[in-house]
Amino acid sequence: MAYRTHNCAELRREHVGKTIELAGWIDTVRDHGGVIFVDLRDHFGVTQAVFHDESMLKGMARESVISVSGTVRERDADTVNSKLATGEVELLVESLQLLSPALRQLPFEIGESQQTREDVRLKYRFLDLRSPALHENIILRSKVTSFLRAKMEQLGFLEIQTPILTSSSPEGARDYLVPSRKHHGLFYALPQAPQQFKQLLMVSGFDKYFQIAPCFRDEDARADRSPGEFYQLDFELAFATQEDVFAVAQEVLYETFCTFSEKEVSPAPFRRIAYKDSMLHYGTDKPDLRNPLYIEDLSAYFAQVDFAPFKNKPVRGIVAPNCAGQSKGFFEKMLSFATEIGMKGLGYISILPGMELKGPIVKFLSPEKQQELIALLSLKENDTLFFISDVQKLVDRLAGQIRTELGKRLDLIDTAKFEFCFIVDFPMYGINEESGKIEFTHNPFSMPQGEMQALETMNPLDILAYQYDIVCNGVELSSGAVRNHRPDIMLKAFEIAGYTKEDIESKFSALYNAFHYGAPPHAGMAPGLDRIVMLLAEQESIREVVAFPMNSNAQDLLLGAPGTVTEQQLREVHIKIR
RNA sequence: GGCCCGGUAGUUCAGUUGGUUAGAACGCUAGCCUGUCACGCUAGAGGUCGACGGUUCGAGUCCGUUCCGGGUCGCCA
Repeated sequence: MAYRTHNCAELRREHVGKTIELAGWIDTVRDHGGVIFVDLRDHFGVTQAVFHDESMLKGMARESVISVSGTVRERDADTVNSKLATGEVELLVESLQLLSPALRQLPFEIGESQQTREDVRLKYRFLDLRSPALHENIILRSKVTSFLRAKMEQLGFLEIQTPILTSSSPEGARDYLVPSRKHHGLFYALPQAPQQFKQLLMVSGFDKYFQIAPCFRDEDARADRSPGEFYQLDFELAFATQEDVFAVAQEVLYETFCTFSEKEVSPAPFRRIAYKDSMLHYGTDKPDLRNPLYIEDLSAYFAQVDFAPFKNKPVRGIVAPNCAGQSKGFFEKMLSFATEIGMKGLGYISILPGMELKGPIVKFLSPEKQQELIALLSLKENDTLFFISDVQKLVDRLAGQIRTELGKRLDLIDTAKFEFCFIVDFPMYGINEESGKIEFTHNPFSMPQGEMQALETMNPLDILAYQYDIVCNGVELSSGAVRNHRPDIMLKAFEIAGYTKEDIESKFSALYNAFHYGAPPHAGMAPGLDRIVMLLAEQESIREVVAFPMNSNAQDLLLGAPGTVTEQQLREVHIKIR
């Protein structure tokens, strides 16, 4: 016996007159007394079922699963529902079978789940996933995954699985640890990324590797960052330069975004912005290039102006076009936003018609200085110039936040676009603020630009790495690097960060050892799958594109993880809870 | 861990200066309705106002503590 002959999106005019069977969920019921319309929903769509016998639906709650058989009937012209793919026909039900009843009171309205408190949604994720919006996101995710896989294979990449139970790596994010039963007091760790394995595959002679790889990091969540686990399109190429990696990334991402979105996608070559420039001009290392606003460095200018709050401090300026006419409320809201993010104020100068400057700071600028400012920034009528000043450590981030807020409030962001860019030339080293020591800013396995010579001759803080990110619409999609495949350069690079040869031999023994047996130069990156789908699905939260996400507190509210285990289980892995 | 916002019916929310019996919409229940498609109409049930403590004649409202959720900074090589 079959449950159905067709699905709920299939029926058309050509089926009229046929006796068929459908199965699905009772979506909406419209009871007119004498005639009852039921929208029957399944994975594929919705079909209207018509009942003339009220008793057949007695006790049927919405969201119950039923199968119905009957005759397909053409709808009258004036009752065709153009919103429905099956809207030209309906099923006149002759018999109904209840396959699985649903409780009458649902925890939330399924069609409106995205309006519902997230903890309730997560507890009833199986219901939430029935809602068309979320259901479509998961379908999209599946299609994107499949597309990426096909594309990578077409480009000559091999998908190779790497271990999930592996060793804890001392660098980077906090590991998820798994206690060993057979080895008392020892632990596995879930991989933060297949980083070392994929590099070892390069040493093993696999030319192009990729994997839709789960990654585990025990760090706090964000709207665009799942706690615990997420997926990357991890790939690596042998005998490759940064350019080779960029070529693959551009092709794969451009095609993916064009295939799964109607929006305009910035074509290859993607813009490249040096890390240093991105921090200065966008106030972040993940700029949203849909926002046309640009941050200028006004420190040198204000060094020569007698205005105490800005004198000899880093000062940034943002020119907002057509802003001078904004209401007083607009400027007040910007000021209160500035205060919220920790600024002491938000100075600005508006250019009135006739190129007259107006604003609280104008009186500190001599007429000559005013002209200099106009020339420096090519100020035009109706522009407003906003000033951001703070200590070096904060000024860029604050300017970036003001840039983003202005972009939003002035509606400058073109939401019909995907704007990609590469952020390149990340610094190899930085200073740890607490310890004052030099440390790796990003991936310690990256090749320093200038290689050995740079390490031996340059100030470490000036050394750049072949380390890069891909950013789209302000979302960091990926980071990657040309790897350091030479043990001698590796030793030197780690030495600068305070590691001894013994440290490397013990902590990174596999890679370090492997590189002594002939390692090809190699490079790669790992775009985040969840974030790609999030952008394509136009969602603000990563949880909208994950079937069973944890909450922001790293809990699975559906299955109840993390949870307690038995004493026996603990004994077996030699763990005692304090 | 810090900071910001929030927690009132199953859900989404309103609730004035602290003042009578805490409201609305959707959902649920019952009834009516033969062409709706978010059907409509009538009636009804449904509340520990997150919890605890305090101020007060009186607290959903004010204060303190705490729990929970979301966002964010730290963190995420």
